[in-house]
Amino acid sequence: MDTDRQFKDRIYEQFARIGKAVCSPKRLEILELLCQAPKNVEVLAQQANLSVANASQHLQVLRSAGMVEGHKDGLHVIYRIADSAVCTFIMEMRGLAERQLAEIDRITKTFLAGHIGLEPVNRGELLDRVRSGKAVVIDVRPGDEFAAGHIAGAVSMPLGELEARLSELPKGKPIVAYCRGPYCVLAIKAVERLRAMNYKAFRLEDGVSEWQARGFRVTREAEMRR
Amino acid sequence: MDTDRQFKDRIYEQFARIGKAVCSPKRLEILELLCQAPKNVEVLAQQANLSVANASQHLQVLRSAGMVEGHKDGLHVIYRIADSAVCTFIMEMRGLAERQLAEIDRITKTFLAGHIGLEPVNRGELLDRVRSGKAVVIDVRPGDEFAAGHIAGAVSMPLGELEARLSELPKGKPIVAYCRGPYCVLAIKAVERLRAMNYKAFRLEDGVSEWQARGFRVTREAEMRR
DNA sequence: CAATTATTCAATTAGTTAATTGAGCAATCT
DNA sequence: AGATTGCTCAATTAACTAATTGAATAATTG
Repeated sequence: MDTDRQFKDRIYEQFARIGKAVCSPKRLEILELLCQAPKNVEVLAQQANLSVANASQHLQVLRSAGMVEGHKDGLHVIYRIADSAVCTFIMEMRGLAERQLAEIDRITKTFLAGHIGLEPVNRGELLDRVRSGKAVVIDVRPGDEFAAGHIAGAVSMPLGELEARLSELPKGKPIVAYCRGPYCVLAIKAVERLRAMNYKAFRLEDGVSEWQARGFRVTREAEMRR
Repeated sequence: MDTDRQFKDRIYEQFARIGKAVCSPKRLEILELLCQAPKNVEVLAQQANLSVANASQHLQVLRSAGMVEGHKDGLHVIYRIADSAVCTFIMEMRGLAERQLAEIDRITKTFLAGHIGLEPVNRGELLDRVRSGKAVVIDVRPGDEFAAGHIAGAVSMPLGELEARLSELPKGKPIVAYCRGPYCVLAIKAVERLRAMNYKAFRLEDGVSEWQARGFRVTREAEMRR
C-alpha cells in the first residue's frame, strides 16, 4: 500500500505523461495537423517533415498518452485526435506560450516582415460581409481538412488549386483566405499570389479551432455559393 | 531569412518550451504548490520531497519557460506563479490526463480504499449549509496558503493544529475539510482524525482553483465566524 | 569583518529521448 | 504464391535531462 508520498509521486508521474507527449516540437505539429483532419502516417510524415518511421514513433507516444487513436483502413492506419479536449488543450498551451514567451512574437513578426503587409481582419465585420455577399472567404487547406470542418460560409480552394480556379473568384469583392491557424503559411501564400494578380485579398489569422473558440460557426456542410 | 519550414520549426520549438516545463512530475508538483501560495525554495523542496539544489534547478527551468518568477526577500527568494493562466493551464492539463489516462483513476481508487469511506460532498448543498450556519468548512492547508486565497466562508485550521484547536469545532454540525485539490491528502487525514474523535467530518475534493473554476467564491478576507 | 544562511551554478553520472537504419509484419495486388 | 505497399519495431547513436555533489555567490547576523 502506497504511502502519501508514493501516492503523490505516482499521480504526478501520470500527469507528466501529458507533458511528455507535448514536449516535442514535432509531436505538437502532428497534433495540430490532426486537429484539422484525420490523416495517415505518410501524410503526417510529409506535412511535418519527418521520416515515416519517426512519425510512427511519435504517434505511438501520442497514442500511449491517450491523445490520438488509430484504426486500419486497408494498408493505411488513419490517426485521429482521441477527444476534442486534446485540441482545446493544445490551443490553450499555445495561448500560454504566446503570453509568456516573447520570442514567439519576435519570430512571427520577423517572418511576416518578409511577406507583404497583412492587415488584421475585423471578424465581426467579416461575418456581416460574408452574409450580405460582399466578401468571399476561401479555405486554402487541403480538401480533406475542409471536409472535416470549416468556417461556415467558406469555400474550399486548396492553395495548389488557386491558379486553376481563379475564374471562381470575384475581382471586385474582398477575398479572405484562412488556413490552419496563426502559424500556418498557406493563407499567407494565397494572399500574396492573389494580390499579385490584382485581387483584393486578405488573410484571416484564425483557423477553424480559433474561429470556433470565439463562438463563431464551424460546419461540415458544403454550402452552395451564390 | 527563414524558409516556411524553418519558421514552423522555430515556432513549434517555442511552444514545446511549455511542454518541456511540464513534462517533469516534480515540476508539476512545484507548480501546484505555487498555485496555492508563493513559497521559497526550502519550503518547496521540503513539500515536494526534493533537495534544495534540485528544487532550485527545477525552478530555473520553470522561470525560463515564463511560468514562475522569483524575487529576493532578504536571504530568501520567493517564487510565485507568473500569471494565473498558468494555474488554469495546469488544471486543464490535469483534467485532460484524468479523462485520457485510466491509470489515474486506478491509482486514486486504490489509495482511497486504504482510507475510510469518503462520500462526495454536494457543493450547492454545502454552500447553502455554510450560509445558514449548519455546516463548517475548514481549510487544512498551511496558513499562508489560506491567506493567499480560500473558499469564501472557510476557516483556517492547518492539519498540524487540528488537535490543539478542537474546541473551536462544533460536535453536532457537519465539518467539511478541504486542501489543495483532489490529489492532496491533507483533508483525507483531517477527516480521518476528526471521525476518530466522533466529529461528523467530510472531505471536499476541490481545492481553491477547482472551487473557483466552478464559479464559486474565493476570497482573501478572513471572515469572522459566528 | 567573519560566520552563517539561503540559493544558485557547474561538473558528473546515470537514465531518457529523438532520429536513423534495417528488419519484420500485415494487407493488398498481380 | 510472390511482390509490393504501408507501417511498426528494435537496435544504435548522439543529444538531452534529472539528481547529486561541492563550490560559489548574495544577504544577513553577530
